Amino acid sequence: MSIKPARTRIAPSPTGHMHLGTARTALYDYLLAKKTGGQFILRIEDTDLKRTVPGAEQEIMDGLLWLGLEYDEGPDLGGKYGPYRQTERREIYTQHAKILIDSGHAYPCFCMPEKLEKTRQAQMKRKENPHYDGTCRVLAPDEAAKRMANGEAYIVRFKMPKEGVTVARDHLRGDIITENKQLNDYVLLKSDGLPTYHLAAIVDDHEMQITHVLRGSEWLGTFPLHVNIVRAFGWEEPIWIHLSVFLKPSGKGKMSKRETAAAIKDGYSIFIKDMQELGFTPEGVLNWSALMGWGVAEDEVMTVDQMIERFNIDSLTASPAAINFQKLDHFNATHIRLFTTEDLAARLKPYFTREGLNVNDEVLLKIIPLIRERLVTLDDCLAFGTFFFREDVTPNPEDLIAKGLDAKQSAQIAQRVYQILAEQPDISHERCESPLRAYVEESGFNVNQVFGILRVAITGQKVSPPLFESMEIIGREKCLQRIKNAIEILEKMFNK
RNA sequence: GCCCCCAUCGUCUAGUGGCCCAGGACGAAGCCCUCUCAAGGCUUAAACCGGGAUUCGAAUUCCCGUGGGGGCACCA
Repeated sequence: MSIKPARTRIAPSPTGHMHLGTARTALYDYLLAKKTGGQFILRIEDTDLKRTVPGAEQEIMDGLLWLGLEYDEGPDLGGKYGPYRQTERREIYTQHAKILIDSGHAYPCFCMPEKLEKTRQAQMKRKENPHYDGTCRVLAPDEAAKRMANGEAYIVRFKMPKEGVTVARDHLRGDIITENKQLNDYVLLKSDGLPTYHLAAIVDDHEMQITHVLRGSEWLGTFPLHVNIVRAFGWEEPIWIHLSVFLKPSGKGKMSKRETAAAIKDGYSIFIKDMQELGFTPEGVLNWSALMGWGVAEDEVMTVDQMIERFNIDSLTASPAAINFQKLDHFNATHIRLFTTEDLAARLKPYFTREGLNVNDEVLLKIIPLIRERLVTLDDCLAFGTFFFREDVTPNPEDLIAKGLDAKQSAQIAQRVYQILAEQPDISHERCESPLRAYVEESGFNVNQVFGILRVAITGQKVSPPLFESMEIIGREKCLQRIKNAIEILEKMFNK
């Protein structure tokens, strides 16, 4: 890889929620920039006024911030090559369109959209490829100039070479050769005066001195066009890297609205904002998405710093990758286990607070080692930790009855356990375990029965962190109270 | 319909002509550990899309099929 500092950019359109694909491209951009000591830039491609949605730009910036992919230049930060919002760069594009017209690489087109639509229909009917018929391409320059001067509405089209081939080099696929006759006279400047992607992206990437263009493979179709535009300007080309798309989990096609909705029902999403809310961590999401399209031989679990260390554009892959949410779970859980206790506590606290619980920081710190390896997503802490912060618990009466026993026997066990624990000077793990195990021995019941009743009594649930450690944290008073409560519940069951 | 891209276990991938009867990870199965659930340890099953060609030798190069994906807008 080149050791020259790379300038990379993520250039999303603010047309909807920020999704996984944007995040991964941004990650690679970021890794490449950091690896080479270069810069990573955010540019907002908002030239389609009709599709721009309010708030989308903010969501992108928030998403990048949450992921920790800090950009060096952007609409909110400014920078040497600004502005970084395309609607604010209008003049730059009109100037460049003019340069292309003057050099004979582009021309004004006065054709009306309705007329264009008609020819397109006719072409399709004749089973031809839909393409611009070239009416205005052959207009004499002075006539075109006259009509422009008369104030006639026009757009600007790129004058594609009709003959020969275009050789465009993608870093992952090598030379892509396209016959020029397959290419259209694409629109560069729209009637609202704003550029299309084709002009805007090419001009900006050059003006902003982008060295590596990482983008989705959906741009492969117009890639030859872009290369032709760069060459028409006489500019040096960046290194082009077209990243494969993400396929839905079945591997058949891109994520559609339907799959997206289905995923959310299962607690997954391809939208960054959702993932954050679903309890996924930036570390997990980044590690997971990094490895869809980037192959490392071993040691797949990486922090961002380790990724920077190991990143290499040569080891990116060109084939589409099916999304695998189980693997997201794995990476998320693994990174959670890597967090320091303090860090995890800080991330977990909001989940408890949101439930209206009064979180004692000391207790929170103590329960972390107990619940850490049980969390897949951060919000799982609720399932494992809520009972630590409640005054009392309300077990399901059925759950208090141990397997193979009835309510009366279970109550007897609870009684005895209460006595044993009440005799202890404190309720520490060391103190309580052996007398209880001794009771299990002599009583003839099994551990699961006895500890099961105790677990439900103390935690209110059948699945919980380790019992004795939990009791110690909850404290003697509360534990005894909860057992007493359980006994009452059981007694009510066989007395009625 | 036309154009382009891609093709290794179910999935993500390692592999750049011999180190590969193909390695890792997720998931699955089994065993161990165990107070539940996890985590952890060990083990197992699981792939080079098909056919030609080049070569002493091909998962790796080339061609043809097939399959999959993407694109054919005054959207990005």
